[in-house]
Amino acid sequence: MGSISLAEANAKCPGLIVLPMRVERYRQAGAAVLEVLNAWGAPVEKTSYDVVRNAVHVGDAEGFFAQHSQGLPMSARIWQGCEEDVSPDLEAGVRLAEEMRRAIRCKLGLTASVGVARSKIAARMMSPLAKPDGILLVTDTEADAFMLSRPIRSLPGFQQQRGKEVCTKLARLLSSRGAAINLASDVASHADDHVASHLEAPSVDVLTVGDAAQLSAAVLVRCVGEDNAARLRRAAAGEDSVADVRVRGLPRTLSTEASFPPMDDLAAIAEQLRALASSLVKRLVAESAARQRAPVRLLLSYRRGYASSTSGGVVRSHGLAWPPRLATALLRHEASAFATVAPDAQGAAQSERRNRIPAREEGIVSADLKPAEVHGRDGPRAASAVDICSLSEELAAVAVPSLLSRLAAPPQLTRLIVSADFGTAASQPVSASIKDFLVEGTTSHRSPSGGQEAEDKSAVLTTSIQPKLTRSPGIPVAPAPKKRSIREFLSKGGPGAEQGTKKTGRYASQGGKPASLDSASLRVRSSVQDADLASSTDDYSWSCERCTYLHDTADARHFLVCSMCSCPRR
DNA sequence: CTTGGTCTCCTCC
DNA sequence: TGGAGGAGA
Repeated sequence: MGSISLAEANAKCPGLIVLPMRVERYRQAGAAVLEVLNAWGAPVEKTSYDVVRNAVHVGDAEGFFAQHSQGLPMSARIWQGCEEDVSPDLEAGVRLAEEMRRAIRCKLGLTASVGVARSKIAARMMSPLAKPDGILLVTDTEADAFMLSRPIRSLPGFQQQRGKEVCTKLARLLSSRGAAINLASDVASHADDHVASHLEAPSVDVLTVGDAAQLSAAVLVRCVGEDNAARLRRAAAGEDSVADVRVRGLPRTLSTEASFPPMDDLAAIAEQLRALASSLVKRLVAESAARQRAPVRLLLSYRRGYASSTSGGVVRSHGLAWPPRLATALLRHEASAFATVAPDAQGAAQSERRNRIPAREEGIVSADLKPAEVHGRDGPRAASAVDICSLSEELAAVAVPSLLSRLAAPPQLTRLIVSADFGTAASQPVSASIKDFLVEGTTSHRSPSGGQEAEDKSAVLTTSIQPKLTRSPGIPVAPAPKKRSIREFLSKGGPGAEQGTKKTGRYASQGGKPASLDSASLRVRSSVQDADLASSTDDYSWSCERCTYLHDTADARHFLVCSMCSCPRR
């Protein structure tokens, strides 16, 4: 059976000790995987803070095909097809995928599962089936069958509300027509149990793209609406464009949140909020130091009432006034930013009303921002623990009354979110070279012999990698390999090729054994045993390989060598 | 393979 | 035009 929600667990088991999830570990792992994949120079899309998806076009690589046509790697499986049907370019995609998996395994000790197909959507639907640690590909001959066999509820965009609604409507229509539903055999036996409840949930969950595809366009539109019908048709056709891959820049917002069973105790609520404020401030200060940027808005959101899953309950959010010291700490000169604006009563009122960071009103752009530095004995450093602590308190002092003043009689608070918004300018455009590559990959090319348009033989490969962390002592990251283009890779081998057997990072001493991946500490059943883990210093610190300086994980952007270390020794 | 936490995007007002 | 809130990844 699957796990139960934390709220449910708390209700059933008063006094349950729940350890906080170690989100920072996930972030680090996500970033590390991203870094490894970036080494190939192909566009990599980050789809969640800890999941990266990678779309690679393999086209026009005859040299590579010729060199490496000795079959598929061991880890690859074919979806209901045979090896003869695998075209050379798909095979190249699989080999590339294997290289990437190898790099991730060797450098990070994480596993990755990959789906390979000609269309992005098919590759994407395929990758979860490749779990826990493999490659699954679908041949061109089977691609349509594969897409038609997908449960609608598993399509992107159909996994929650929309899917439920669409499938319910579809099921009603199909059964009223007495239509043969693809999955009839599976469901019928279950449905028999519930005499007349053939419209009940189970059948709905298992409706496939093929079931929808039986209907004419007009009927489908009338049943589920234009937008949904179009999405379904596109999915059935395996349509989507690789040019859609979005290489996202820095996150636009940073947020921290916590969920809990309905809470009424104001003191406890305030305590939760303080903890969240502290964790956000820590991250903001780090962000200011690492990337020279400061957010423009602070936001406080909360949910009241129980909701079973991701959404539901009543969520409210509102802006927070900027705590002056926090604002200035995140900006260039401790004094200038806020002070230049504050004397002007009108300006201050306006910025309060608009909840803008005051300096922005003065036209200071993010490029001007420098991290606030606190000078300690050892020279400039990121803000100290003491500073972070007092800045957190300042934020809490703003946030707590702001929240409490809005809460009605029994708050029944189930969720708190504190976030910082960096404005709209944060995302980065796809770099020119990547763009060129994409265009080249997606358009058909001239065949070398004749002047005729050659068939577009590009393959799409989607990697979906969600690192699950466990009791590994920290996530080692090898020094970033030199960036190489796909072209280079195809002719000379992947970035891992030249590194041969050399292993870097902590796992080297463990014989390169992949770290066991722990499902975060929120897993109720394991939370108690995790207690010793959480308190071990290893989880919260790491040491620089050069100078062996011991760091808090919070400031770990470079895991092998610390950013302060200028020691040239290897 | 879940959940919970995080982040983005879309829609409506 | 932009903020609130819902939905999805």
